[in-house]
Amino acid sequence: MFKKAPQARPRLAADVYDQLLSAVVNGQIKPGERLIQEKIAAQINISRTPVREALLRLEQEGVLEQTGRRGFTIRDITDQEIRALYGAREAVEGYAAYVIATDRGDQQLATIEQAVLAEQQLFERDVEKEFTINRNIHRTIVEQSGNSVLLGMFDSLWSRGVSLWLFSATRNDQTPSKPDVHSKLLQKLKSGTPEEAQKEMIDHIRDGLDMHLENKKTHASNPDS
Amino acid sequence: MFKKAPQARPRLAADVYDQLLSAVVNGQIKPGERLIQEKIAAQINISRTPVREALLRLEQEGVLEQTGRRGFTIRDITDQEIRALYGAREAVEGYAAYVIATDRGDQQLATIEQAVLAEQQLFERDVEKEFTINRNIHRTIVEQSGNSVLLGMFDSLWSRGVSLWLFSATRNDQTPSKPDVHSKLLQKLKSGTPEEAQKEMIDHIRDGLDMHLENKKTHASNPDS
DNA sequence: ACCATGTATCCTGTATACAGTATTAAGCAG
DNA sequence: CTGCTTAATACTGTATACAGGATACATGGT
Repeated sequence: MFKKAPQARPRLAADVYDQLLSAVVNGQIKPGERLIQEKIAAQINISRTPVREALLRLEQEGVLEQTGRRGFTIRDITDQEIRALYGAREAVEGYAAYVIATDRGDQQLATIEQAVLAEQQLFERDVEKEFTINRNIHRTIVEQSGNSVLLGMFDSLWSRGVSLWLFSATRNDQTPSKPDVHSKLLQKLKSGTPEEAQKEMIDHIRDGLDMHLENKKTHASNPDS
Repeated sequence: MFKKAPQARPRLAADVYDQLLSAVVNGQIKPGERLIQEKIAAQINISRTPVREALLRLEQEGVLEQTGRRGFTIRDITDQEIRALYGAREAVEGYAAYVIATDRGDQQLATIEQAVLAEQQLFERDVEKEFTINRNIHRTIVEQSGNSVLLGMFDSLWSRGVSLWLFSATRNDQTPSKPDVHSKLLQKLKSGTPEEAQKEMIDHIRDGLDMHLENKKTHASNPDS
């Protein structure tokens, strides 16, 4: 009669995880700051156990790191690691583009197109929205490649870089031809060779890296808004 | 005078993690079997806490899954997921090949060559050794691409498939031209275009998938040794 | 003022205790 | 014997308690 409850009963640890992650995204926890299990637990009035679980998970995902017995801190990411993250994105997203340009399913292409169109319908300047939409375009492409493992990697990569991507977006004062870029990418997916599609994606990501490093350098000595 | 202790004080949870993982690899825990925190804890005479930590980590890595309140079990992997895993390998390792064939550092190529040579010096038939050597060849290639994030993904993928790869190797009664295959791959890394190197890697992995599925089908109704 | 040594505290890792729900087993009606 | 209702058990998730080692602070000697 009624479907049986789809399990997934609420897990306190999951809440903590979300809260912490979004705190990192919003910059409420700047890098270097110490995260103490007891204090976090006290702040949200729960025990240390679920807090600990969330912290460990974030550590394993590369967002936090543990420094001896001084607690967890946000990993401050070196330039080398930034490059590595972008490189990994090239691998994952480039391959996804390759696969899509090989299969060419109508449904898949339509779904991607929709994500791309959303970007063009955004006129106001809202950094966070831009970020979300951009991320969604890339994620949709990976998703539509039909490989769930790849999608998991994508999510892992992006959550690992949360503080980074947003930072980059924030600083990127003018994004002139961005919609065009994604349209071009879509075009390659639709009618280019798989190799072309992959290359287009890789180049696009590499541009992002350049812009990222550029912004970082510019604002390096002027970290406040 | 004395070197300072390299921190990393022993973590009980890490032990449990290793034990469980290798138990999966050795097939001591076949898929479907239930893993109960209390029982495991009792068996190695520790409390549930570190056991739980290890289990959660293995779950996040995709080795285990949680089924309601009936404990953890080894994920039985569907054919679709096998394909997804191999696809992800194509993305990661193919990209690594591309990068290496672009940079062409002497040191890197030499390191890879060494790994390949190790395979040709193995004459006896030792399934586990073959597996280790093969894995090492692929891992070295990713490692030498110089991208630590990519390497992390590689490790994650392979540990996720541990039970699979070994299964496949076990069943693969004759591996005739395998050394040749890797030599050819090395050749492309040394002197092919990046695209060629990538393609060679992808084809190689795809062959592995075909073989895997073939073996699986053959032995499907005869699961015991 | 500076360095060394001892002491207090902080913080984690592990163990144990408690609460609650899914799953299984038991009992009973048809 | 089959199907339903109710009780028992089996697990997990969360909370609390304990132990030990690192870090930070204070005290005293030079």
